[in-house]
Amino acid sequence: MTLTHKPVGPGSHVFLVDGSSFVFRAYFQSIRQDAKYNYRSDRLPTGAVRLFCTKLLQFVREGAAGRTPTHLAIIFDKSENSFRKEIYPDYKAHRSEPPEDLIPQFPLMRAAVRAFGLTPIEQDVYEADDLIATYATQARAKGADVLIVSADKDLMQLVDPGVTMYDPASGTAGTKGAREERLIDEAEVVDYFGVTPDKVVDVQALAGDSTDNVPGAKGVGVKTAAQLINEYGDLDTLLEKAPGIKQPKRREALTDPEAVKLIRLSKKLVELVRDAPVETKLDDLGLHQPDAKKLVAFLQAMEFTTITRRVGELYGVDIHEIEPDPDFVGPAGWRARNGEVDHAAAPKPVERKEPAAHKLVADGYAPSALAAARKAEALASKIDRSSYETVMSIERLDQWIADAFEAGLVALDTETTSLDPMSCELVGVSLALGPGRACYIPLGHREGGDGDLFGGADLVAGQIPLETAIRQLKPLFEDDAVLKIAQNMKYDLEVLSRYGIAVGPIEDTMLISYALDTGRNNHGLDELAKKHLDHENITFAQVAGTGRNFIGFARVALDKATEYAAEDADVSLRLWRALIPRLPAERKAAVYETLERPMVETLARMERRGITIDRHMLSRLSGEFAQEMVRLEADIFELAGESFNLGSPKQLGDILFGKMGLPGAKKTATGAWSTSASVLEDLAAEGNDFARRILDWRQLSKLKSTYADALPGFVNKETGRVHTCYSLAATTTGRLSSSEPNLQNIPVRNEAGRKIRKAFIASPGHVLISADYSQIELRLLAHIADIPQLKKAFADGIDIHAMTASEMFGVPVKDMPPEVRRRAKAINFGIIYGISAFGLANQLSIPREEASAYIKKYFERFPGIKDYMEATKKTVREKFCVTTIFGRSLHFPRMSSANPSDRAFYERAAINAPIQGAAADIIRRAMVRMDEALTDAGLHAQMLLQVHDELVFEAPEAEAEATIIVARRIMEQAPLPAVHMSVPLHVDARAAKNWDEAH
DNA sequence: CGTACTATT
DNA sequence: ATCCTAAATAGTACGT
Repeated sequence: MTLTHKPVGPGSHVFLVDGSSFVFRAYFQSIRQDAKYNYRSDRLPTGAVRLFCTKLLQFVREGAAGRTPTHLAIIFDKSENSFRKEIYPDYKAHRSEPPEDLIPQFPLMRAAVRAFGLTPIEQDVYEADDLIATYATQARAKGADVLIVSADKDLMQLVDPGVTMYDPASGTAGTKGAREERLIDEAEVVDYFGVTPDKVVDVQALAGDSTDNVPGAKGVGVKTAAQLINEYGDLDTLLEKAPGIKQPKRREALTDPEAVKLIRLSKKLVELVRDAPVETKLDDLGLHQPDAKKLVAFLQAMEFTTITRRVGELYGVDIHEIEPDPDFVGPAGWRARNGEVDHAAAPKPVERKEPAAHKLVADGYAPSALAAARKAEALASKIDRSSYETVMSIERLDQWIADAFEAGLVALDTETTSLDPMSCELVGVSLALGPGRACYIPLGHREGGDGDLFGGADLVAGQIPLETAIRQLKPLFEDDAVLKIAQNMKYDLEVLSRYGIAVGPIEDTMLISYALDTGRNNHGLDELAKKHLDHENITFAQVAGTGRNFIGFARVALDKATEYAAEDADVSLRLWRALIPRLPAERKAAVYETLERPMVETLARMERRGITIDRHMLSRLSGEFAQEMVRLEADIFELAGESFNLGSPKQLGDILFGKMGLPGAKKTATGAWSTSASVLEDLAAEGNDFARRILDWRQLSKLKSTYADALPGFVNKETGRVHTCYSLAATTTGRLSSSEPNLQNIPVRNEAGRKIRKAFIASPGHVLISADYSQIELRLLAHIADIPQLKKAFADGIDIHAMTASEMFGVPVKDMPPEVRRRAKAINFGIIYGISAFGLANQLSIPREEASAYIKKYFERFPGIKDYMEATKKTVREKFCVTTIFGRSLHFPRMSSANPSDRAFYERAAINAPIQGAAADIIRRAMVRMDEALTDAGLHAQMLLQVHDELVFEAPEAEAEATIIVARRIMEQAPLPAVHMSVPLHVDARAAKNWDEAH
């Protein structure tokens, strides 16, 4: 046993690592990765051990949270015979068995700890948490700093000014709700438990803990418990004074002798032992250099490659000279050491054929090896902004262009006067030909100051004339033999096309990232640079200012502008090099090349075309809405007996539930009265006119401000049309999003709203054509989950909701009451969203029990749906990822959350994602093919808008019918040849003078 | 700048 | 036992 005696004292950093929580985390992370990394050649599962070792090495070498340890203990739970089981046999009774593949890895983890020259700490009777508590207490007494590495909230009771918890990152940072690594100090504890660390056990005693099966008090959760403890000071006082509590249920829960016994027992269960008789002395946890040869021998035996190499480098030993540790080689070896588990049953590593490599991947490399090599390369090279050139002469420009032709690829970035590609002016262009080899060509920079009153400021002297630069760059940017790389190429494409350059062929790093990492992180350049290159970009705000200090890019000094602009091109190029090998390695090359990259040109064309709106009609509507609002407002103030700001939910809530004392009050997340439509609808349904009028006013207010008044502001001065901006990489499912303005939420559901839609019109001599997929998500569900009745109904063209109702309620489709069909329709939609009885009950305004019965019935009639849902949940739990039938992967890193309701949320999202995502894939396929199909048919129609399952075209009146035929064919055949659906797709299409009538 | 609300699929 | 409760977005107004 290797122990180093190093007295703990002031200045010592004691790391106490909760080994069990690490082991599980390592395991769940490992199963997200390709199976081939998770088994040794003899099928011994080692994936979790590998990640465990990686993390351990990191702790030993670099520490965590900015500290390096002087003392380090990896502490495990030994077995089942905790003293807590003695005093409460049901303690942790609900714990399920660890995953089969993890079991043989437990002893290997301990072996790994020893290989690192440390002693795995574990003891009978006491759990890891007790040992951590004991060491932490001892270390504090000696004046040392303690860092507890764990995600377990039970340890929060130990936090004090010298004891910090550190929760290492789980999941990928960046996306909504992802758990990032974090330090937990007293403030964090107060945040979580609502009380200071010394009161945490009292709160836990009351709230109980479902995962450990600690009973707590009935009807009391963390929130209530914290409130009680804060009110009464501590648990004893609370229980003493409980008979005086007003709420009967709560009083009962805190006074009943049996209940009180359980609460006191709960406290014993959650309170950690701080004076356990530890077998290893604190002073003996001192950290020292491991025996590198022994460590390497162990890692060799595990057949790890990367970490073995790294250890060899770090400790300066030649790994090739070291034989694998015979104790751990082969089944005989590890079985003899570790007993009994039979690993013959372990699944075989998946053997897949490598797909044809991406055309840009050099021959002779296994793509995954190249991906790893590129990643290492990306992380190794530092970015040096001082090497960037500011191109001020035509000679230098021509040299860069010649070099770009030579290189065969160039990353580019355009700098402009605004973010709107349809109205901005070009300020400069940057190019990158290799890592660190980048330049900036300023073209439209202007002198500081405000310029004279009648025109802009003068151009900065010495810049190449814009027309000259465009003329020189055009052949390069249009040359088929030179690949053009950019981050968000759609923007550059649109800007440059306004200057007469049709850029191509293209690559887009934002979209490569989206194809690889949807849901794992966002895809902005700065975030990708940080993630993949470990590099902090200069931000736009840093060079151009913000708020009233904003000067616009044209006024940025040339040296600053060069650093910023050339860096963007340089970073984009480096990202491309780092990410491109991952496409074939992770089987996403086809997704990128068929569903992402071609959309850039397609959408750029649509955005440039724009759509005409009738501003006069909107202006008239605005007036009408205003008049009606004034009338409603007068009624509302009279009923309220006072005037107030109707647009303020706060003031409205006070009137409704404070002053008027109306029933049915609900609270929002922040504890304010909710005045949401569902609350007001409930009131209105009971005949409350006040609520009805507020709802009417709200609707008009929304239509007026968001649409009637705002849309005309988006009309482009030059084109006279509205040009939305589509984002290809914004959603977690593959859908597009639309902004400035959002043309994907133009009203359609009621009469007043449809008037807005009527203002979207065709230009003279043309019509608008709207073509939308009918029930595409239900059709996809029928196909994916393989539901015979649904498939047959779609094949026969039967009303799907009526069919569902008929199956469920035994009512014939003919003469079905509308209400019955409506319920079936709600259920069908609910299914797609990951139904709950609560949600369905809400939707249909029926009791939850009834909703529950419907769902049960539905699953009985369509058992395949239940199977699909369960299978999807299983997949996302194991892989943190689901995949559409077109191969698009959607990631849910936060499925690792410790919060069960969070996980339930992500499970529902995961049920919906392959359906919504496949629908998004299908319409993308149609869009990519559409322009060429229309041209081939000799038609002049143009695609203008996409609204998830709908495409809007503008076509010459005479070509309306022919256009509809082509559009329908392309849309209905879109899945082919990649996917042969077992359900037909159906597209409805219509032509009219405005969008409302075409829809 | 965060919260509440509402428009669409 | 408790929490939350049907998926995905973008825009506006209020109020700190």
